[in-house]
Amino acid sequence: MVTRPPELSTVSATIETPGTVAEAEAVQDRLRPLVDLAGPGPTAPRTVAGLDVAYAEDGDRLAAAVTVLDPTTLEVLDTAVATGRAAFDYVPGLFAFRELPALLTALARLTVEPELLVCDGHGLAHPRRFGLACHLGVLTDRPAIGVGKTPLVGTWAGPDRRRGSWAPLRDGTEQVGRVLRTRDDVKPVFVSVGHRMDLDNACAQVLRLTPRYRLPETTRQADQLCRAELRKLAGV
DNA sequence: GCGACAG
DNA sequence: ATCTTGTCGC
Repeated sequence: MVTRPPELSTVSATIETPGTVAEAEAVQDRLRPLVDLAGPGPTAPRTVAGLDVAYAEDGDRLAAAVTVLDPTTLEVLDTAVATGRAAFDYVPGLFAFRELPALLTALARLTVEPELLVCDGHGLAHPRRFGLACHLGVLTDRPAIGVGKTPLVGTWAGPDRRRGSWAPLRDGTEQVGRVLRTRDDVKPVFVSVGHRMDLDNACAQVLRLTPRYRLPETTRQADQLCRAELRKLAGV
């Protein structure tokens, strides 16, 4: 039986919001088996979405942004934002619950269908192997990857100083992602699979999106957009 | 027991 | 995440 991904406009209505750490962990444990690790995922996606969230100084109000780019030209094809309040306290490992509602609301407002979601945070490189990228991927049933700026779990050695070099990110005996150098002599990023992608393809897509900067252009665009939206909230 | 801990 | 200027290097 063929199952089709849900319309993005319907996903946010289906999420559950845990009230405690135990409940949140239970949600992750229940959704974890739904992660699709088969891959390989789209080799040449025509649309790639970047997602990011910015917080007000009160640490409560926030703005989420999604930008859809043509990965070949890096042209921005579509954008969407959503404002709201943090849906959960910040707890390492449960970070996704803070931003998920706002991100899903923003995704629902897109008019261009993204073929890949590039998340600001980790996917499988997570204590229970279910970081934001997995969560977002499973809920939307779209290919998703995580690109973190700093590690959450795992150890590594290297990688070489040149762009394109990488080293396995290991947590115990498991390979949970890759430490990938996106620019020569620049601090590497942490790439991990979210959903419906394999690690090789995830890294290939990240490299395509980083011709000039350390972070994917998708993430950079989303970062700028949500910060601008936040300034509107503040009043400036 | 202590420190670390995506954003 | 956010608070924050200048500054070293290419």
